[in-house]
Amino acid sequence: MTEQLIQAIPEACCTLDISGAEQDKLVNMFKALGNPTRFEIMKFLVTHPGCITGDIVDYLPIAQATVSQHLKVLRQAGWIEGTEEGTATSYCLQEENITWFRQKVDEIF
Amino acid sequence: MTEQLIQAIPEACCTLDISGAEQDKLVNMFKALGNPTRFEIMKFLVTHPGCITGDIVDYLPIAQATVSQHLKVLRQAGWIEGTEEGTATSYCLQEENITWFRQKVDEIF
DNA sequence: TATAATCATCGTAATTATACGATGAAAGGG
DNA sequence: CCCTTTCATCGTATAATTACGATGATTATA
Repeated sequence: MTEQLIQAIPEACCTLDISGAEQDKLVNMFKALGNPTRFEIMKFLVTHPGCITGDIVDYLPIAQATVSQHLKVLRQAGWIEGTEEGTATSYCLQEENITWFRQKVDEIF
Repeated sequence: MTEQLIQAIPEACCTLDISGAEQDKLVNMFKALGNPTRFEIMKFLVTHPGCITGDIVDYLPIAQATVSQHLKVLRQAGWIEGTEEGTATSYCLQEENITWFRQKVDEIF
């Protein structure tokens, strides 16, 4: 072995405008919707904007604690927003973040 | 308690054109990209189309077996496509599915 | 002020995802 | 025909997710 052909990683054909915290946020949004129950909750919120936790609990065949946990994940990912109204909490889509998500996906892929 | 107010789930404001197998596929695509390593692989494939498994292994600080496993998940979700070329496998984006993903997200949210 | 309604959080069991080394299959080179 | 390269798969240990009942905080109601 007198010579060695170092195979380098091929040149990039372009650059991408995403990294760091922004990328983490995007991955988190993907992850949050990558669960059948949470996707179902999002669908319900699209068609029933402003509904409360109890409505979703009635709709889905899972325990209240589980729904609450999923709502928290969706909230923290930025898909939805909760507003306390008395003892209830009303949920709706976080349109700004959703738009941001769509734009980023369009940009990257 | 002579009377009882049955609180029904509020009326839907619209309908959604997704369910069943199509919805499962969409959720699966979300799930596949909801992982930092797989997102990084996708970014690499965007900027290095047609590269082989080894290129990704060289690029990422994880074992070959792990990269291969992640590539399988991305393949099965429909994000990428692998082409065997001798002992190597060349990967590129599955543009049709990606377009489908974007359209569905646009439609629903 | 007691009671009910609503929902978030805690602790925990069961399931799933993630990472690794080891192994083997398939193609190509000497 | 052996040896290397390349990569997928297997088995497995660890970490994370998911679901649940129980509990308690907060607000409204009788």
